[in-house]
Amino acid sequence: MPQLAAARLAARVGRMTASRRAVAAAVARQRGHFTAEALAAALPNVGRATVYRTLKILTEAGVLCRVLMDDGSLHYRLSGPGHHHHLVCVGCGAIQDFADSVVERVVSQLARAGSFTVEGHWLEVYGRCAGCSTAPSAAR
Amino acid sequence: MPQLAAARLAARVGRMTASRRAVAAAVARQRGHFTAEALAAALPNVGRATVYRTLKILTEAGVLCRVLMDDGSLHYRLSGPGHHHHLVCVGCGAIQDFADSVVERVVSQLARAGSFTVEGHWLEVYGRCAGCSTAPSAAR
DNA sequence: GTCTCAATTGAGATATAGTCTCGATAGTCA
DNA sequence: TGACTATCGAGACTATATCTCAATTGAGAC
Repeated sequence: MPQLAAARLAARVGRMTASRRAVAAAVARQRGHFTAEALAAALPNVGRATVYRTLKILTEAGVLCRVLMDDGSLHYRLSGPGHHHHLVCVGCGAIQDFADSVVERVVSQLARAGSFTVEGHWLEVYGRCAGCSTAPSAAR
Repeated sequence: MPQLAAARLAARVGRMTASRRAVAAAVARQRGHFTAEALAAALPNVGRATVYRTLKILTEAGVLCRVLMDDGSLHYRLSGPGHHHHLVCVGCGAIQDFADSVVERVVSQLARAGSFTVEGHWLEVYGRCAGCSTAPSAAR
């Protein structure tokens, strides 16, 4: 969805410079998730600092979301609308989004029980997708 | 609970060397949470690599747990028993543990709906504790 | 007590991920 | 078109963590 990403980018971000267009296009070209370093490597004509800056802007604009992988590394992917979480397959690295009001409600209830005001939360679920469950591997 | 930590350490870890004793003692001395770097700085006579190695061992042994802070940094703290999550106060940095079967159940159900086999999950909740809610600050 | 040997250590090099600085460049608007 | 200012890019810098490998040491055998 290159158009969508570019359109959202233009709408949310200040100046539409050549660098930002290049980053947005590269992001849109990615299938699935990617790291900031990989994107920087794919854009040799754009400075690393600019890639990081633009990723931050895109994330804040809701175009991208960050995924904490199993091994602790941080990846990015095009974001679905609204707050959501990720099911990360430790076998093939595939990521599914999910949004669930039950999780949000439980978190709020628990927090209230501890006199805690929730401002946000981070939930990542790790496991194996259908394909990787049926084909057991030595991984992990 | 220095004794407890040391006892658990001895039970789970191989050789009880001076370095490991020093790390365990320093961990037990910490109130609340701490970073690996802070612990390494507090132990000038123990190599950094050894501190990191020992923290990893302690974490795998269940003596410590890792907490992903609001700003993305990784902290450690003495672990309560069993799987649990954290309520992290973004105001004062206080951390409360919580364990809840509802969260686990919801995660499993959602995963099943997506033909996903859950192997683990990571949940951190950010907000403000009672003290920090009543005293609004500019932080964040 | 001391011998042996594999586990462990520590110093420092290396890797990884991200931020900062600052002069140069270029987008936007009058 | 020109001026203003946001943004860029190179690369230095910071923070965090891991790796390498010779030296050391703990634990058990004797």
